Amino acid sequence: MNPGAVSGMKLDRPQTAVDIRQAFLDYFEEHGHTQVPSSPLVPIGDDTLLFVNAGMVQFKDTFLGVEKRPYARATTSQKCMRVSGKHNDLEEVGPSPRHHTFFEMLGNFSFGDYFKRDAIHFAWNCLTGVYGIDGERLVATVFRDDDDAFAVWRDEIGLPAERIMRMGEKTNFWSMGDTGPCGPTSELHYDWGAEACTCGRPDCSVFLDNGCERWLEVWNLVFMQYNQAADGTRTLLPAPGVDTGMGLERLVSVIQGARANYDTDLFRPIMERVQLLLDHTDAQRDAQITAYRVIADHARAITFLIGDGVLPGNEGRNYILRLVLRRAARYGKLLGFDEPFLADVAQVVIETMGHAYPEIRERSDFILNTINHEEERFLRTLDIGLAMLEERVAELKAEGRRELPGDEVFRLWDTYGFPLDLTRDLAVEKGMTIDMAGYRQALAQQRQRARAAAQFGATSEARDLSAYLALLEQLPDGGVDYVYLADTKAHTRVVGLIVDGKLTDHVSYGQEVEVVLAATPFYVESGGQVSDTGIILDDAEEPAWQIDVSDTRRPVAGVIVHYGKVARGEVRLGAAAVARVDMERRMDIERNHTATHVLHAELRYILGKHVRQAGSLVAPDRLRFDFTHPTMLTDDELRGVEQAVNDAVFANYPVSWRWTTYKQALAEGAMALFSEKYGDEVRVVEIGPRGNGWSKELCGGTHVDSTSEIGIFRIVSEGSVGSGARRIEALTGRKAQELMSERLDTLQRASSFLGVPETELDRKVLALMDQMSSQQKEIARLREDLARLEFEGLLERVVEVEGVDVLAVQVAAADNNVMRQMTDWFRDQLGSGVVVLGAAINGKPAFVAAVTDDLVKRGVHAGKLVQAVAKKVGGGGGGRPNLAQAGGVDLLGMRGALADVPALVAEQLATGK
RNA sequence: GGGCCCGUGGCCUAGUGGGAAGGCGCCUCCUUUGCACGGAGGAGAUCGUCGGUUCGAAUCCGACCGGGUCCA
Repeated sequence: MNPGAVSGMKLDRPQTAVDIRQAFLDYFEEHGHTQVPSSPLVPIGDDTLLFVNAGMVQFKDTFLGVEKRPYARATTSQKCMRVSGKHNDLEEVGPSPRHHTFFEMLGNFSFGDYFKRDAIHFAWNCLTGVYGIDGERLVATVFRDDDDAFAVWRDEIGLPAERIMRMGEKTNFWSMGDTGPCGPTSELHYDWGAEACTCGRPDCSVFLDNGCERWLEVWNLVFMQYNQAADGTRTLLPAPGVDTGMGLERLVSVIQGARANYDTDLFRPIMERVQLLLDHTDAQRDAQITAYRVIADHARAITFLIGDGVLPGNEGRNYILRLVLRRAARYGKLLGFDEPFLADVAQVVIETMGHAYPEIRERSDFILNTINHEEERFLRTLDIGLAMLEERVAELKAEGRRELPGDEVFRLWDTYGFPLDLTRDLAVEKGMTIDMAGYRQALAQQRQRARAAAQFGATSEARDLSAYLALLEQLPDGGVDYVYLADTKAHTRVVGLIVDGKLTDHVSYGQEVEVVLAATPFYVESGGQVSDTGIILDDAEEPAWQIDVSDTRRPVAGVIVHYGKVARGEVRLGAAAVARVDMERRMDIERNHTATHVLHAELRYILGKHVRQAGSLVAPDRLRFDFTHPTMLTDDELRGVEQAVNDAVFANYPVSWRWTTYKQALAEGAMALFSEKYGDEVRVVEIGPRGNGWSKELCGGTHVDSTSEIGIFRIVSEGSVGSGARRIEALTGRKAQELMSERLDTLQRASSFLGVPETELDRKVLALMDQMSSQQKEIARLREDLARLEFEGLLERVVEVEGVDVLAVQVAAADNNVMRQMTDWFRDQLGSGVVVLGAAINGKPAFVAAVTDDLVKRGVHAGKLVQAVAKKVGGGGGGRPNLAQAGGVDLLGMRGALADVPALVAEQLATGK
């Protein structure tokens, strides 16, 4: 029988997007495919990609043969984002009827199972059989010399040869990267009919690949059959696979006869909400359809991004989210929104898509709050930018200029986030133009800089995995036996020794080595819990060799590598070995790990359900826990959380774990992380009564058996990790105890110094501080009195220079402020005159000079005066004409320096006239 | 990963190497039947942190912390 045939006569074809999506998954499930849930938009364990941009991303390792899955056929509806890198559709959104930042990719996959023939039959039967799409309107493409695919289309499907196009590498050959799996593709295009042609050519055809809107690429089938080496040569893969992708939005548009994806029921409800909020007529809406589309598209994107744990921020994916959100807000402003509105729109997204993607429904409050908060922040940024721009425009106009310099426009954008189009609108409004050439130049420079800098960072060469893959071949199915849960010790044998990336059969004393064992109790860093350390040694009465293990890693699935150094003897491949984890360290780690779960639960209890783990570090000496929460924790909250965790410790709850299915675990309300990859079988760690615990988390790490083993829990810091996320660092067990006894010792010492009980310390310190501040004020008052007294005597020492009163004396002032005060008195007293005071401050000479305004007019300058004086004591100084200060180093020269003042004043008076 | 901008009383802001200033708010008093206003006085700042340069740093330099913003 024809592969993928649709059984029976389908009378009720799926019409709504919800049904269309489900029908796809059901169809492939009927044909032996496992329905796999969409992975989060943030790729797991893949730093080369900002966001998942195709259905195959979560199966990358499976196609590479590094990861094995319990099924050979899978089907998904995958959340995708295309806003960066090779696929960047951000600027297309709006003007283009069929580009999106966020979209859903329907796909079916074969991992070494079926190949071209079946894939083509499935695709054809799905479109024509399940959805009832007219086969006459479909056109297929194949890679130019892929005669196999061509033959299937022509001979088995029965497509006339003129509707099978042979295309080039650009459109019909796919590769994952410069190296790795690759192969020819075959696409299905839908023909909207000649009346939809936009290119106007008489020979209009898919073959031209000219973007004509008559043809809609619906489905892309990738036949992975080669492995491309670094030198460009291609060898046949032992087990060829299939990766297909069909944009749900496009499929729906075909079925619903909508020429723009936005006219389908995926987008219409969202746009209707916008229209309702604005109270627009249909005509008004159609006049501004681009803005409507941008908002609808972006609302979906931000809803799903936040739902997958991304928060607005200023780098990486966080920045993309902010960018998309602000772009939507800007288009909203264009439409006339003056207040945050995106949360309202996102609400519709959640209502219409929450069924297929329950995560957005569960986190709806958090999503809406985050959107609102960010939108408010953006409006504020705009206000600030607007004020700055208006000020600048006014300045320029006052100077008679009519053009806004390009670098300033760029600065407004680059530094303050004020968008170019708003700048332009305002400039035009005020009758100004913008220097676009200068703007573009500044932008190009910035790009240049960023790109030049990125060159260095991005040269992380692909690691050579061949040694590990070779080992994996030799290991039994499932690879290294990973027994960390059973014991911290294991009798096993050495199955691999790697030095400098190359397999070897023996290593000797002092060598750095990567060891692979048949079985290992060493935990490999995962889920925040750091790797174990320990030793591997000869399994004999008297061990002849030993390796100290400082780290473990898993370079490819199934292979666990111990990084270590040979501490004794010589190690041979195949040797019997005992692997022993550093027990004390492991126990410290376990205390911290269980405490992390307790902390998570208590934070959710005390702060609210919006709290979600956003990362963690579980080390032997501390734990770090990042979580979503909008504001700083108050002291009360912090203390409450800490107490609650300790209460849980004292209550001695049991900690247990069990294996279950991912679905079942989520149904029970277990917490799953955004950033972790889960298989279909997951481990649930539960704290509290078994089966009815108050903390359930998907977790592969190790834990204590009961909470009392944590000992003590102490929070040592709380802080921010970007917008909307907080970080708590805490200690448990030995480290917490250490901290407490140190602190108590300090308290004890302090209390004995101050002679008060420890419980009175805080009050005593406050009292002392109070006392000190009043004493300081008293001292200042007394100093002033003293200065006053001294001052009374000084007036006698005024000398007259050319009819001007001049005073230059050394005083006992304690600081410059007092001297300044004295010069004020002097001026008040004499009304006209010159005063230079000197004093020893901190063992160094210091001067203050003051000149009354009438003498300033006659050419006396306090700054110059004091400068000349200070020069004589090896210093310098300056100030304004009426008041200046200076300092020096030579204390002994001060008297002489002051003695010169009358002469200096005389000089200035002479030249000033 | 790289660039730019900003951290000054509770809040907002001025201050480009030499007296820490203004507005809002707060306290006391006056004015008023009361309120708003008005008037007089007052408290409140380790100028983000730590180093450096200098006779002298809110100001210049460096590192760090926090916030903003753009590019990749």
